[in-house]
Amino acid sequence: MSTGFSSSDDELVGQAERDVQTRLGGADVDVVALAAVSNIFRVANKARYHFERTVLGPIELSFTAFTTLWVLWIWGEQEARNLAVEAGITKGTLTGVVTTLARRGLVVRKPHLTDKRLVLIEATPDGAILMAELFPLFNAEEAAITERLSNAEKQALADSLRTVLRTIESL
Amino acid sequence: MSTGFSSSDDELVGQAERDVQTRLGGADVDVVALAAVSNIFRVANKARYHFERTVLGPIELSFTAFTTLWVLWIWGEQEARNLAVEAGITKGTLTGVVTTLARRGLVVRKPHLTDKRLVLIEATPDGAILMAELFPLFNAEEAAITERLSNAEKQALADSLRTVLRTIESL
DNA sequence: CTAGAATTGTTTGCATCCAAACGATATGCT
DNA sequence: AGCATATCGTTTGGATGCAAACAATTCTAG
Repeated sequence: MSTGFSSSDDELVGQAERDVQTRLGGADVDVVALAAVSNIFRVANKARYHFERTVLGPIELSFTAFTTLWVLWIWGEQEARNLAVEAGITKGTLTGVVTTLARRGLVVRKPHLTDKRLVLIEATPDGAILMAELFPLFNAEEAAITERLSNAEKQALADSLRTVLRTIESL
Repeated sequence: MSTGFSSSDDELVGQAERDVQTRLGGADVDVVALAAVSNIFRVANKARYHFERTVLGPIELSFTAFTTLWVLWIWGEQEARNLAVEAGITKGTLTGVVTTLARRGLVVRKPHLTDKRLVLIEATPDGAILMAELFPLFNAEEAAITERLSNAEKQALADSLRTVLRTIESL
């Protein structure tokens, strides 16, 4: 039986939060913030793993590679520096991801016309075709994991997360 | 100027979601689910990076190593298989993380008394002291990044995330 | 009892992931 | 013009991270 951290049972999670207070002497713990933030990480971990196994697994694409290709598919050709920011990874990591995607013929690197420091990255036709097939499956899975939330709850969830995002950026 | 995916500006994010519909022919996209789920990943990424730079960076502890040590600190000695589940990583990854933590004297491996297949992992006194110093800083940062949400909103955020967690587990 | 099946932690191979150093290029200040 | 500074993508080194193979141990069916 679980000790509670990984469980989604409310009572066990609540017990976990009380255990933290006990360990810290019962005071000075923002339990609500702890619950909100730790659940963000828990869900992100689990959802990422779920997507990699269900939708991305058969096509042998990592979550990060999918995100990178998705950005190129939606907004077209990007400078590497921008692409790294949009995909939420560092430029060093992007180099490896783009190399992996290029090896599979899903993206291509192109030189910038005027600034030789820059590298432009673009999805190939094959990359676009793959995304056109893959994204509906991905989105259907997004709908599936949120199906127990009402539309208003999903909206509120997205809004609260956007607020947290803004707060982190201002810190 | 950003194309919008990494931005927390509502209007740009909204534009991103409309671009997806355009790319897909304008139908069959669950935009609300897309917004909710993609924001979970965005916030988790950004928050993790934020914690690693502010709280965990000076002590040279990765987010995963911190989580692992935190579980041991709150609930005590754990079998490796449980610890991996609680920390949200595979057992193979745990082997490396425990080795790293053990090298720094924060945890120890102990044999199980009756089942020789099992390995017990326990935080050392040094590990416990470190967590007692570190967790308040960590929790303060959790409070900081959620400070613009009301208590009710934080509660609702945690509740919705728990619902998503349960849904994924039932899929 | 005992051979096959199941379980556990480790190892291996490969792909991220970040920080920092690096070479190439571009900019800015004088 | 010219030299310090800044910016960009890549490389390097170390730590995750997963899947799959593995050896050791335990369980189980007959």
